[in-house]
Amino acid sequence: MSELNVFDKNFLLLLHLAKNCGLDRSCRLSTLKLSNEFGGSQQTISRKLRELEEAGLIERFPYSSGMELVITSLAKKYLKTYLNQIQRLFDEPELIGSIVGKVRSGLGEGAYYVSLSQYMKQFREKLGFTPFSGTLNLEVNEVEFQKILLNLTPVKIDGFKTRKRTFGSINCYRVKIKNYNRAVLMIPKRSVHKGNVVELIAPDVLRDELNLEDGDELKIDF
Amino acid sequence: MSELNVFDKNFLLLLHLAKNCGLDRSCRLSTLKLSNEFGGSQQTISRKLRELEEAGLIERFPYSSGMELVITSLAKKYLKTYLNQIQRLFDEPELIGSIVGKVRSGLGEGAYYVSLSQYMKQFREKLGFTPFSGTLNLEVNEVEFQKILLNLTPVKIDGFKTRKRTFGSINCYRVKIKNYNRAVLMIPKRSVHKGNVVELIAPDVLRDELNLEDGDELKIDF
DNA sequence: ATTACTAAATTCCGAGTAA
DNA sequence: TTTACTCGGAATTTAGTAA
Repeated sequence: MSELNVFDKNFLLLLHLAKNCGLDRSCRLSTLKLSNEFGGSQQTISRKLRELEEAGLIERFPYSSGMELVITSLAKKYLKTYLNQIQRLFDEPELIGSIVGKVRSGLGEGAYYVSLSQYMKQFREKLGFTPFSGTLNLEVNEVEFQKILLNLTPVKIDGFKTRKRTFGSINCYRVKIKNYNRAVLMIPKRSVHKGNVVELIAPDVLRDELNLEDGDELKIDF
Repeated sequence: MSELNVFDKNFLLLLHLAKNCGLDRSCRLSTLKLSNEFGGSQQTISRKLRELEEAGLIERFPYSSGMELVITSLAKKYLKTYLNQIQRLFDEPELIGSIVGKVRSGLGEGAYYVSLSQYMKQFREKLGFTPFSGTLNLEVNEVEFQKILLNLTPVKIDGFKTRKRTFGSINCYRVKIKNYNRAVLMIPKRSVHKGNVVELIAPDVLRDELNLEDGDELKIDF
């Protein structure tokens, strides 16, 4: 982390100072007081304050028993960018859309296809996990569902041929269900289902993980 | 800073990860990719990720060319507390009140009192600066002004006696004017002014620093 | 390709102390 | 009392590799 600037390196200390002084006022403190409050030795605080001052992030004015300290507008600007960065994380749920479906029991075809090694290998490679060889079937509103898919880029699992038959490609979409975020929705090019039934795979058994029974309503976030 | 926890120590890395992955999704990356993006060596990133994982701040799932990474709800909670801390800094201007006054030229009495060594010594000790031996006179609305003072704790400059006469104590209030935050408003116990005129001192010449002329309106933040 | 171990290089910290 | 310097030791980083 050699390229870290003084602000980044001392972010926590500066935050502590700002909490003490406010952003628009000066406050009086000493290196010893700070070392007790913030941690570290008096010497280390002394050095860090010198670094911060040299970088133009604080201003110090000696004072008979310590110093008067001011957070500069440069430091304020830095703090603001951090604020914005973290805020953005919480502001944007990065949710393209949600859809509610009903849990249905399948006939086990999904499980068969998923377990094929040619698919399995690609799941591991492209999704980052080995799926449980079974699927969760979900009945959804086809129109709403298609609308959401238009805004998403699928992870594509290639099809393959054997001597006996051809297996189509599968479009996969990462989804989040409650707090579980490793589920993947599969849309096979040639589906055995009508358009209103979708299948989910995951590294875990979703029925157990999410405590589901047939008929349960389930919200999926894309 | 030995008492820093894993989160604090790796706050910036975790923020970087969160920006990449989002708070509710997983993302795929490798230690090499991260070391290029974030800085530091592949080895250092590897170690830090292990630390973060051990502390329950991230979860990792091996993947053929790297790993799949998830920000845990614990890390989310930490990020949220930081967000709140920084937000509070910007939310609360810590402004008790403001008042607008008009710049007036004084007769130089203020300058005389300020320059007295018995006062000057205390200014240095209690305010943290050596004031310019002159004051800026400001005409204010007395009622509004008194209302604000009620909510403030003054820095008290003690009075003293000489053989010839007695000098009263002075209440001082730190104020902010535009971006200048080292000005101090003085309220002498026995003032030569009527209650609608106040005097300001500062380590710098306020008239020059703030580019002021008689009659100018000036906003003071407490 | 990866991740991660070991060991050497480097950085950082803090006790002692001067000013 | 302060702040800040020196310097030895601790902690961190990274190069070289193994797996």
